[in-house]
Amino acid sequence: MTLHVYNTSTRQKEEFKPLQAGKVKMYVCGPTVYNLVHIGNARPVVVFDTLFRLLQSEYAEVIYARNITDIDDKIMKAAAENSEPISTLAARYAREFEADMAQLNNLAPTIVPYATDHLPQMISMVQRLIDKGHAYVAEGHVLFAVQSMAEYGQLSNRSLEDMLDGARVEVAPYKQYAGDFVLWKPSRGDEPGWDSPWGYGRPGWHLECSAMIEAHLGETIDIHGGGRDLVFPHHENEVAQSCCAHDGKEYVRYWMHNGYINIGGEKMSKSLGNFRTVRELLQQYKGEVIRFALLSAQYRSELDFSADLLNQSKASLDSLYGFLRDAEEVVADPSVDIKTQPFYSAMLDDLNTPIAISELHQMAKALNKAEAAEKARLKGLILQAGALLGILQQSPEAWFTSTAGSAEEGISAAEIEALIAERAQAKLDKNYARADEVRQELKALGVVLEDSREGTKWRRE
RNA sequence: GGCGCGGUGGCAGAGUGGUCAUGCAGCGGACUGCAACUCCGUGUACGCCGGUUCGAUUCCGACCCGCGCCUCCA
Repeated sequence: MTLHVYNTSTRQKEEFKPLQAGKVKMYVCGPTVYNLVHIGNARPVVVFDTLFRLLQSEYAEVIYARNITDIDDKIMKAAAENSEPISTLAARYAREFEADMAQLNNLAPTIVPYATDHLPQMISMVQRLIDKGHAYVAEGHVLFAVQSMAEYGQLSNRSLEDMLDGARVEVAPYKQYAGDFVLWKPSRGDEPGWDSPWGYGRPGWHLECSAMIEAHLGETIDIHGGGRDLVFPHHENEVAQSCCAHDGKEYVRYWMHNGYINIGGEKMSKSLGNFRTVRELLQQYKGEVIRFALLSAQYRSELDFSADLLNQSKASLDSLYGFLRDAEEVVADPSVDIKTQPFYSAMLDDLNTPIAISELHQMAKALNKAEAAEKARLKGLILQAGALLGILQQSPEAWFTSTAGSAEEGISAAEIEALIAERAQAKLDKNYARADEVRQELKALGVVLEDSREGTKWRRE
């Protein structure tokens, strides 16, 4: 079994083969940093982080770049409202983004390029596009002439005529053709900008990714990922810029796009205002629960985000950690290889995480029933599987005794232990009324007691 | 108008031309001082109508419904 991924460009599942054997280059579109990110922004991060983990287990070298867009009109608007420089605002929200993503157990990418660090590269690309006849200057703008590229529209599978039929924006008068898009636009003196051969201005949205990929990963990369909504226009335009700047050389070999997060059956988006920020969810749920919820559906399908989904995710993790807790003294066998298991086949099949999770549950159940030697093997496999998904990496003890968010923990661990000790004595005294009372008291505080031969364990709900 | 997704049991969510997804929840039982955990058992699920087939949730066609994209968006 080898890795197969669904390629948006060819609209089918294909066997993945990196351009250079043993080396993979992946780029994923990161956030525009002008506010806290919502759960929809987190999905591609978790999905491609999971792919990053899988790729690292398959290939010797994986270069994963995830950008930060820190120049954009929305950032300018937010900064103006706060009367602060865009760099301050962008840096702040970039930090918040990284903090949220770390909470969801996302690994740091290999490279995190910032748009504003790549103005020379962007300007260079625009100049080349003009020189090659794919772009033109008009009223301080530089526009990409989509008609100069025969294959324009291939990625998103649409023709120029079809696109313009449904156009819902008025066409700027300086455009030679309605479908042309901006590479460079002029800034007023009080707006952020950079000097360029076409005057003081700033880059168009799509330019940065093309320029940063060229700068850090080269002309052709293996995987480019992002949300479905980026297929058009963002990625279509990236293809146009990069292919034309590189004389038609292939830009991306496998395009991967994740489905939307819905709320009540409707796409969640910043513009609709029906979004939940990751920060807000983290107050109520552990990052690992949120990550599990995001992986509970295959990445290309839509996923309705609800309290039910999160509660079920927590219950599933409780169950998995419960088995691990019961096997706490078992030393995981380091010689086992998850690659031999159905779990891994599911991951290789276009990241079929629901099947993978199902296999994880099966392994955990088997662990619970297995003989000693088998337990060591299964625990090793489960931990490797968890590492690929970015879950089950903390101690069961920590999992069960911690709470979500920065909210008050309520009763402290020491107080809980004291009550448990009191209850143990009450039980010895056959004072079951008091014992049950303690159980009830703690239950009311969200602490559940579990008696066993070895003593009493507790967990926070 | 163009392009494209999807409708699976209470919920989430895979998958397949012919016994079982899986998880969560529920129910019955075992275990437990009580409980939780765990274990055992437990569900006439595949939008509608036709067609192909020995057999269709799965293939084909029509229909209904929901959703998305067509230059803000992950």
